[in-house]
Amino acid sequence: MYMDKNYIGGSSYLLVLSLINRKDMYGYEIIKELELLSDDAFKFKEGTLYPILHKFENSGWIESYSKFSDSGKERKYYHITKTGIQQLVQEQEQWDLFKDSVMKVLNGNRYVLD
Amino acid sequence: MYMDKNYIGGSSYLLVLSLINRKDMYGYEIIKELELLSDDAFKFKEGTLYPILHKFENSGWIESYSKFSDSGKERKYYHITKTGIQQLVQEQEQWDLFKDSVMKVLNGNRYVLD
DNA sequence: TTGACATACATAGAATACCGAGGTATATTA
DNA sequence: TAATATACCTCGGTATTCTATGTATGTCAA
Repeated sequence: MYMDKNYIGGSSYLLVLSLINRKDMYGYEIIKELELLSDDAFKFKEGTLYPILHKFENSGWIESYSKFSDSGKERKYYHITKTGIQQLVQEQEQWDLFKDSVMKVLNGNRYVLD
Repeated sequence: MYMDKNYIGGSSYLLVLSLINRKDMYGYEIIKELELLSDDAFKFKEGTLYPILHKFENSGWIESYSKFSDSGKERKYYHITKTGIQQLVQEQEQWDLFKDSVMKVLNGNRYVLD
């Protein structure tokens, strides 16, 4: 099913930060991991993810370092900072509030088609 | 708590359509009802809601008619159409997919602050 | 060896959506 | 009489995502 891009907004920071929180990751890996974990519901475009990572780094939420893979390709790994974890906690609270609030509004709905 | 506006996107159509589906409503009433049902988490701005209603009407999802309140103020009521209900069902499916996908990605996370 | 595809990074510009701010008007309440 | 609530509307700024494009290397099959 097609996932409306407008749903991504707001949760994109939470999703990316939560992955980097588990272990140091590089951009391309994050895109693939999001596809894997979400059963292909989230397919972040490079034009979406890389600006997010740059913003995170500028905000001091993550730090980057270079590392070469076995095949010799250079990768830019990101590590979450203490500030980043604080931000992640806030993003998680925001998500919980949002999700619960949508549920409250929708609660009790019945859709009748003919 | 402050609700990040980026979370609204995507769900705004679902929330508004689901309210109009329950009963005919006018714009100002929808804003107040969203505040009430969500415990003030959703406080739609007029600059957000009215363009949405106009878009819905242009798309044929809702129809409007004028009615005066007891106090004499004119209100523009909206009624959902058959097409609108079909759209609502799709929005609901999108929401379920999105919510479940976020849960899948976040599942198992632990945030450790010091 | 050559072409296709995956890996891996990056950015510019277009489209979209929400909000702030402003406008108009009437009713209610202090 | 002034402030607030009700009730509608739109313009422009900001933020975000995608499309498209660019660069470069590694892998694998024809």
